Amino acid sequence: MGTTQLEPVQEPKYWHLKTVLNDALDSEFEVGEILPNERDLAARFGVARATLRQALEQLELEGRLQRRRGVGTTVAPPRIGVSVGPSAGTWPGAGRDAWDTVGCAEAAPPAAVAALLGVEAGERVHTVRRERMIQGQAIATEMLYVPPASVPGLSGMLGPAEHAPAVLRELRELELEGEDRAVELGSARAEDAKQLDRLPGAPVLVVTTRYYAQGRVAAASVATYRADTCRLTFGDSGALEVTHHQASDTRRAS
Amino acid sequence: MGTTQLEPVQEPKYWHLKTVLNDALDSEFEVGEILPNERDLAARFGVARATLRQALEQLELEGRLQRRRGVGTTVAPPRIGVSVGPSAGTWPGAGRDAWDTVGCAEAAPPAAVAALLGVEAGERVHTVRRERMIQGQAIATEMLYVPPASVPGLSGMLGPAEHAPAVLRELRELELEGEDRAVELGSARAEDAKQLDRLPGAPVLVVTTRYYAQGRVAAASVATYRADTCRLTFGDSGALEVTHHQASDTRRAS
DNA sequence: GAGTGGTCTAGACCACCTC
DNA sequence: AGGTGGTCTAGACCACTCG
Repeated sequence: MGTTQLEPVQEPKYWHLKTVLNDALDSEFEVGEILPNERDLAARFGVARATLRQALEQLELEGRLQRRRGVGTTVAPPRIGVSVGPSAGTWPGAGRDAWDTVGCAEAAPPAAVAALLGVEAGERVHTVRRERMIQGQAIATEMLYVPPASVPGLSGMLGPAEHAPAVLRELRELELEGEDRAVELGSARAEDAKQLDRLPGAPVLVVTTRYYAQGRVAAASVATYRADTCRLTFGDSGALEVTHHQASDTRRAS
Repeated sequence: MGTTQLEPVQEPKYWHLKTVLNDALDSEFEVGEILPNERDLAARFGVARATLRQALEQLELEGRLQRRRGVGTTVAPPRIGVSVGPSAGTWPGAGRDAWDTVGCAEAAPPAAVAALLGVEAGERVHTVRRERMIQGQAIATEMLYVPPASVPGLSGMLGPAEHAPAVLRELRELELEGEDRAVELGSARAEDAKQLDRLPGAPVLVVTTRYYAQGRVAAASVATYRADTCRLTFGDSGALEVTHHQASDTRRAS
């Protein structure tokens, strides 16, 4: 990163800066290595700190960097491929999976979820909150919504300790006919952010799933994956092992 | 949006501002309506323009707003659900689809794609560039990579006009055994941004697909979807019609 | 307490669109 | 020409982590 000055160009400074840094990351840094602090970097490139930060933000969005308040900025490892396909046994086939149940309650779901399930707004359903751990870190949180009608075997009035396992067990007994998924970009709510060890507003991939049984929507879940560290795979035939770096400059492809 | 001042709270101003605006959008604005300009809004809430912009940026990221330079900020319609599942005939079954071919060449793919295809870096493959149109607007661009070995029927030396259809035709003849997909967050390169009518760096969902035939990877594609306007659906049983607004505040769920 | 990234300000100028 | 969002600056202070 010997560059001391940016040659004046037409494109925005932060954009040019981003490509310069991106190339430097490839050639001069190792994964996990910490970068100079923002004030130094800004001075070195002759830009204001806000401009430098704009470049870093994008690189973080693309999964190239990891920034932690009070600590510093480090070079991120390649994104982790996490399987969310039906074959993944993500749920509810769930053998020994990386999912940890962290909470459980009966509550009224958000309006959008109620519509998904076809229940009245305000109607209470079983909810299970889980988080997905990979390599020791939480990469996703999930909220699972199960209308009582889907799990008639479940007698009411359970203590919190038995509740979650009971709901999951009942669900496993159901014959699932299929499932639907949708992925969209979102930003982490305060609650999710905390579990994912990110700041509120961090970019996340929101995976909404509908589970079908007996011709109806038997359950739904909303999972929130860290967008900086995850690549979601939907595979017939196993995950993609190779990371595709969506290059930030125009020079890459032929 | 009668609020003239933000009550002082502990959370960051831009975050609070975001939830205030988000609620105002629900209750006081119609889709397509234009908001007051940034300078007025900032003054109205008693914050600097940069702070106001930080809130708007997040709302745009979540698909609630659409901003256009020289024009203004408008309330965005709900995200469009676009199917990218195998059943979608996204490609190459392709009946009359919303895909438009916009270019074609023989070129060396980016290193990451070469690895995916299992060809040498620098080796030339057929490339087809397409864009996906929905409701009159481009929502995705795609680059398709096909090694010559996968389409032996293709005699070399074709004019640009015949090339793309020929590649697609040959591909349709193949017996595809399956496909793999991965989704991750990226930012639009200059070229993609132009086709998607966004600024460079705009957030996009990058869908990488591997197509298998005869036990090998016969082709690969990298598609870039506008993250602000799209919700990607992977369905056995049809798309989710209901939008899930990943709420920005904590008050939504029970 | 020293050092980091995160938030915020009050300006300025630029690129783009529309009239 | 006038209005919009996009870029950029040079500061300040805050929240967090760590030795």
